[in-house]
Amino acid sequence: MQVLDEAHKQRKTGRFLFLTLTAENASGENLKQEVRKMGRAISKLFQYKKPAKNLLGYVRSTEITINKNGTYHQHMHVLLFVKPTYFKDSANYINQAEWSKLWQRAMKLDYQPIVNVEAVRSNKAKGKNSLIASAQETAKYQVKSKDILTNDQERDLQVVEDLEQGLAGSRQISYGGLFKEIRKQLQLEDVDAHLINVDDDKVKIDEMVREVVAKWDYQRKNYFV
DNA sequence: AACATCTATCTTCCGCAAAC
DNA sequence: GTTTGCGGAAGATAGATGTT
Repeated sequence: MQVLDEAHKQRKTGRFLFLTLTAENASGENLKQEVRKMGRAISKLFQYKKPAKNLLGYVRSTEITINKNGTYHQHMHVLLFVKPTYFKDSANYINQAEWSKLWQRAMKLDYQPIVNVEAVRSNKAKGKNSLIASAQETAKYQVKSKDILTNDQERDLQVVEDLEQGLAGSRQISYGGLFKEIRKQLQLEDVDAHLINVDDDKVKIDEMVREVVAKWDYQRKNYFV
């Protein structure tokens, strides 16, 4: 939230987008390489000329859900911070179909992947309500341990093993572009702040940024605060 | 301290199109 | 029909960065 707030301060006119990138299900033994592939594909995706043109920064998080048949559905939730010119015309704006194509290219898939893209509306009037609505929505999508744990112990062990192998050494969240720099700056400042001023952590966070974060959490269907 | 991952940069590759 | 030139993307590598 602090990173986003700072980014928003530096680039007042920037807009936030949610992007969800998916791929077809993976089996346990493929999980790790699939997740790695997605990570690499994402950095490639944002190097493509059109997306890079207006991209200021991004945060991505990895999510893996478990299917009943023992396969895994891995996908990435990305929060994009773009210049306002992104919405200007078709030379800048990337619609859902185009995102899908770009993602397909980056991932070298022989099928059209499912991609969800959504702009965050900065409607100040509805700001509070939609924040609350987002929070409520989030509550509905609590990640259930039921997904992981069943009565079948052998299966459970395999699932945990797969997840461990698949996620080992990969970050759940990573930052890119402007966000990365800001995060670094904030970390440095944090150190100083602790040394000099202990109780000055009441940071004013812009309402819009709160809304973005809440909504992103909802999309990620996770509960990191 | 050792290891893994990420990033930046450089080189190679590919496809398109213009020129011959 | 073949060659040449160009731009963008893929691939590789090394160095930086982050993790354990």
